[in-house]
Amino acid sequence: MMRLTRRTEYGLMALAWLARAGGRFHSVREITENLDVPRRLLAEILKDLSQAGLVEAVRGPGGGYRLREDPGRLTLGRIVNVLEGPTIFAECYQGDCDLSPRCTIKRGIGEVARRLEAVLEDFTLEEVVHGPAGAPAPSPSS
Amino acid sequence: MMRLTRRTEYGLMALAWLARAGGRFHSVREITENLDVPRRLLAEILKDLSQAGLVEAVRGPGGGYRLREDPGRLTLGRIVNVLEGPTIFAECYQGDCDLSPRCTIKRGIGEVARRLEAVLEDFTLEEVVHGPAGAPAPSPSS
DNA sequence: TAAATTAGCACCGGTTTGGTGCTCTTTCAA
DNA sequence: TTGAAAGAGCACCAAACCGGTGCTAATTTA
Ligand code: SF4
Ligand code: SF4
Repeated sequence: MMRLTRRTEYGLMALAWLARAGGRFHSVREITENLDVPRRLLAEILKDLSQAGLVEAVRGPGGGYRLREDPGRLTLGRIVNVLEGPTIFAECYQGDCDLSPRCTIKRGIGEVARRLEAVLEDFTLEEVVHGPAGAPAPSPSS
Repeated sequence: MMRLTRRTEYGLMALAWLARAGGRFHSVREITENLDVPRRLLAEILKDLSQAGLVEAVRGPGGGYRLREDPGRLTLGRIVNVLEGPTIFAECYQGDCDLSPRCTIKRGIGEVARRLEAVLEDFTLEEVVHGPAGAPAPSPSS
């Protein structure tokens, strides 16, 4: 209910870390050593982000992941969309709901969904990294 | 993930119906006959709404439920809060999360959560009933 | 070749969710 | 005072979802 899954939070942490680390490719091992999240799980998450084109992947020694876009251009909406699927607030807004014909709140709910989505689309990874009003974030210990 | 549960949607439909029906008390039977949602389940939901003080309940013949407040004063935020619990978007925002100390996105996420909550708090039951810009809602066939 | 790394996929245990059954209590009206 | 119409309470169930892991490829570099 209206709560991010762990997957998404781990993914966001990794993306935020990558945003600060920048530059070269960083392996899952390196990331998890800094973030202390379950390694195998984060690997799965980053794979998804890679398939969605949000990060770039390179295999083999020296390989790893790298942001494909500018953190200021990557919206929270897109990230959540990849990690949790497209349905926000109500099914009928994107896909289709079986009780859609009989549903009396559909219209109103659609409006709410749009507003919520707008909020998510308004935040960028950069803002998530830096926190509200440029609060100092701990520098990566790489 | 970011999607309302069925419970909440059923609850909203019932509340919306009650808002339009208004006046006297309406039994679960009467409501479900108009809305076509699982009877026993809606009973459970309305019980919760009653305990939370959003609706008024009277037992016995002629009894049922009735809105306790003006639909224009009842926010979507409060309803969702009752039906799905208080955690919006992230645990650390209200309760506490075990990885809160090590979490790097906490601050940014908190800001997002506030914005999302504000949207929910901005919509009232009345707006859900009437839809965007006063779209005509089908009148209850009572 | 050997090692480092991502990709793919199946699996598992625990929780949540949608939904139902059954009994008890309250209230009204005949 | 009795019976029926309601809600209240609570236990229960099956299916879906979620966090997390194991194992085996495929790819790349040295
Ligand atoms: S049609 Fe109604 S019940 Fe179905 S997803 Fe939309 S709002 Fe929810
Ligand atoms: S501390 Fe981090 S991981 Fe925990 S709920 Fe808050 S944002 Fe999510």
